[in-house]
Amino acid sequence: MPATDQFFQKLKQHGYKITPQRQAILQCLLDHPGHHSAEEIHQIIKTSYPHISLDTVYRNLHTMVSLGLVLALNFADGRNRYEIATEDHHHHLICLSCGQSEQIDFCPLRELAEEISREKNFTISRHNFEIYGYCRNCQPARKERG
Amino acid sequence: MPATDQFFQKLKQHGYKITPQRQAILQCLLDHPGHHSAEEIHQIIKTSYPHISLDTVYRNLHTMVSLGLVLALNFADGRNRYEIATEDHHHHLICLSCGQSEQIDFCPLRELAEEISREKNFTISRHNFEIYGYCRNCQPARKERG
DNA sequence: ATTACTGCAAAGCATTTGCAACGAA
DNA sequence: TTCGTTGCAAATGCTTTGCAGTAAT
Repeated sequence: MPATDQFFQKLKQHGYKITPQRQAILQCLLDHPGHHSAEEIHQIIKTSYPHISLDTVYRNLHTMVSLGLVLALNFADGRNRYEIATEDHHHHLICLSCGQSEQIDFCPLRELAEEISREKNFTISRHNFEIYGYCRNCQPARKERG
Repeated sequence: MPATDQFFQKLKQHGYKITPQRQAILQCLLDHPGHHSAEEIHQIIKTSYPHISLDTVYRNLHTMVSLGLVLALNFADGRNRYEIATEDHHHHLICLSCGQSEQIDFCPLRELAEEISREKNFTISRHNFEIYGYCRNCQPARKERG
């Protein structure tokens, strides 16, 4: 069975229809691991499905986030990134120069979640953790002393 | 000497002038600990300084962030929050219901920074870490089984 | 046949920018 | 006097929304 089936199941369960646009969006996220902006996803899909509108991409990403099929990441540049919600949870190093990002498997909540629930009586829904800087290919010029 | 002096020093060092608007913004951030949106800061300042424009607030927050005097936090609701850069570093629990936030002293970089620099050859500039959920006063209704 | 979904265009919101007048140095 | 700064208004960029036609069930 295609990898998209489990996602379609969930959509159907909640009364959503399986449209070609939704199929294209899911397929795009599965084919392109990592996080992408709505605009990027739109551009990718348009190569194989020229008719899709950016509005529809936004609308469906929002729907899929609400169903937990997709994760929305708030990066510092003012636009959200989206990635397929798979079982492996991770965070990102984001290069301020070239924009490339790299995954890190470490998650601060692994050691923190239980304590927060207990001590602060806070029910955690989600979190974000991103590290910005310069990657190995974009090392900034060394600062002068002074 | 006023608490704002060290900040004015830094502005002067970089060729910036000390304007009443800048004074008001710094004073506001010092008087109101925690993170606030540009709009909130503008509203607060207007009570004592009615003439300041929102543009100026944005422009100066940006300047102060670039000098390291102020921290910019990217929250999930699409607007940035700003707080005075003091020596005590912390992160936030943010309630999705009432919007209140609470500080946590834990910082994941304390244990991670050295490893990332070494293993990934990545120069860290900044990071963000926020936890969203429901605070003790806004606990969500318990989910039904199913 | 329903009811949800799409594309279009327009609106919304946070933030940025061009410009001429202004004010700190 | 000089050059950075301000306020205004307009523009920008990302995202959302109303609507009428369209398509999945």
